[in-house]
Amino acid sequence: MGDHVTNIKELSERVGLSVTTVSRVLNGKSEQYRISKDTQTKVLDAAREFHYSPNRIARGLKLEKTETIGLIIPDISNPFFASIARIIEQESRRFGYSLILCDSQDDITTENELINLMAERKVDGIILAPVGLNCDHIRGLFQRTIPMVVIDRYFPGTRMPYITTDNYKGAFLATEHLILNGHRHIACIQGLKGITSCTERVNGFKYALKKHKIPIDKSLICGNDFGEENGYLQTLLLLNRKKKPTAIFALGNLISLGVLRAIYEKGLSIPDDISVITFDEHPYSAYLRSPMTTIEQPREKIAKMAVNLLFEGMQSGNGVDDRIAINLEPRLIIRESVKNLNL
Amino acid sequence: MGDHVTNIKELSERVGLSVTTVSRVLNGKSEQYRISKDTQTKVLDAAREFHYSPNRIARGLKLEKTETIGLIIPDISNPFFASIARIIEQESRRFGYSLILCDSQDDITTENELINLMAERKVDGIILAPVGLNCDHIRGLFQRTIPMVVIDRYFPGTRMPYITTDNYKGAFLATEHLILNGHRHIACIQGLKGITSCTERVNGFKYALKKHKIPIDKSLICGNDFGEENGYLQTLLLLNRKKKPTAIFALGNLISLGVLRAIYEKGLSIPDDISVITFDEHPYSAYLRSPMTTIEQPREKIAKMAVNLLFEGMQSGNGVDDRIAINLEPRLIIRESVKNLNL
DNA sequence: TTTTGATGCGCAAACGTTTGCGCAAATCCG
DNA sequence: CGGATTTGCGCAAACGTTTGCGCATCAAAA
Repeated sequence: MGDHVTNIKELSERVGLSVTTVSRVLNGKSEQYRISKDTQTKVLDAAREFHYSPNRIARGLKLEKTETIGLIIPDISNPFFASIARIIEQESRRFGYSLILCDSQDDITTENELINLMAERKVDGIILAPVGLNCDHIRGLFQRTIPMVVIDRYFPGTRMPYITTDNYKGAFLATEHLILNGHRHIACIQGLKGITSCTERVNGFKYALKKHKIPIDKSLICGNDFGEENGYLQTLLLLNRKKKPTAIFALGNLISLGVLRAIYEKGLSIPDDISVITFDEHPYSAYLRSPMTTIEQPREKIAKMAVNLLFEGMQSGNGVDDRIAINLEPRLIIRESVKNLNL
Repeated sequence: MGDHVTNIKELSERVGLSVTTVSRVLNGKSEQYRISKDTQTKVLDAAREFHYSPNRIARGLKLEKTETIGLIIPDISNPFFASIARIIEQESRRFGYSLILCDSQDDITTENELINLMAERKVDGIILAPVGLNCDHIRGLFQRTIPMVVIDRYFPGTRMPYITTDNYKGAFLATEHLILNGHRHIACIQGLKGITSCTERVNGFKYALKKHKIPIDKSLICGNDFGEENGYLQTLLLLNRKKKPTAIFALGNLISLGVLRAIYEKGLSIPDDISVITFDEHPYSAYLRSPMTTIEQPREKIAKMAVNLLFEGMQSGNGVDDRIAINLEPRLIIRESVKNLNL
């Protein structure tokens, strides 16, 4: 006694019953197959005594489900994605599912490989924060065979269920906040052009200007990457103009990091020399040299809804409803990085 | 043509060869089994044409390896762990392995469940950033059956290969930096008592004091959790003393977040009213209200070494060498959160 | 006593791979 | 030309599960 049994066969031999019966008891199908109470306790006791633990690989093969979901994320070290990942992991586990995490490193061919990998590994569902501009590689194929939900971004014109922040509104909120504080000459440093989260933020930005009858200066909408370096370089360029903007709107948390680096490197100060506002709240936002005014995305909601949607789709048997298109409300958090020019 | 084949059997029927042969070609064993060039190209072409992609579950079952490693982390939204996770994921993928990520939420029973889960899922190896004070639940059992390496913390007196920062040295560096700047009355807000990363940091702290002949005031070593709340509360308590410390040493990044909250809530300023130094570098460290002086842990090295160690152990066949015990050099990054009292 | 129905459990196939062994055909050697 | 060797490939078992179906046994009904 006390030693370990490695599979259900050994266990069945220990209790002198068939593999079939043991399996049934262990899977809670005793009722269904009329296994006597006696046998049940015998099996259960033995399982405990001999430390039986089922082989999920074999199980997965037979059942054609792995109780695993795949999460593909452009950069897990980005706190926005990290906190989303955390919640997705927790929620999935509540359903008894594990997570295969992959980091596409903002690279579309990697993303492609990862999706194939997920397919080979027979994950039961995929949550994807896509990196690319289009989704030819995913569309069709995967919505049919593996339930999938897209987060953070989506692909216009294609039917893939997605859930994201209302980026348009977020950008509008931020921009209007600047305008109400007297800013007219506002720069907007964007992420990768063409992806929805970026386009819509730019649109929200433009709409706010239009609404307040401020002409749009296209040269003030610059940059083309969500990384820190882009924020840094664009800010440097902006600061070197003859007519400097009075405010910078950064369209992502890494961008804003670069903005900060450039501004402080130049020896300028926020908000006295220049105002800054950014997408993405962060634990440190409040404690920065100039506490940052931010647009907070509802990360927890995004994550939870994504998981729930996915599981619905998985259970329904015919994938996630591809008419699903959810835009969640962002929130403006006002701190001190925006100067009131009206005073 | 163009349609998809779902398993190797179908594929073999398409090319008119046996499953055996097809499998061999696909696995690059043509040489070994003397498959003709002709057959090889036929198989390879068909595989492409019919989009064959192997079922890794079945493969895993037969081969008794899943090409998966398990990563258990206390909190993936902690940037320290997030960036480690990212590198571990990348490195593992270079070896052709995927990552099952689990977040133990700093809870030891969850950690336990997760380890069992990993075993059921037959991961080929585990990287664990353990949460608990002891390792009765892991020791013995797992070093024998699944190769494992522990990171960030370890368990003294037990033989489990680990790799961590030289916490003793890191704390020493930080403390000595304070002392050299004239501080004598230094508070140290620690994490969970009893775990090595905490104990050793405290020891390093004490040693620095001792070396400089400063008496150790035990009441200044306070707190018992790596969370933000602990940092906040302890700081509040410290600030309310008759004799306030001139400096606070936070033993973790979340703790320091709480320290900042408390200090600024009280309307004090760093470093004029009080100096702060902390373990863990962070992208925002440089841009805080008072740019933070930090002890940077070699996260990338930790992650890479852990992966390499694990793979060595997996390939060797008899687990990771349990005499491995690596302490990596931390780095002091001096900014402006420490006031020089000597001036 | 025979028939019927309920009870309790096991046989064997199936999931998609990999691989040890063996077998036929082709080639070589003397 | 006959035997030995090489070449090229397939049979079938195995990995650890789950489950449709069927088969005893037993009690109750007739």
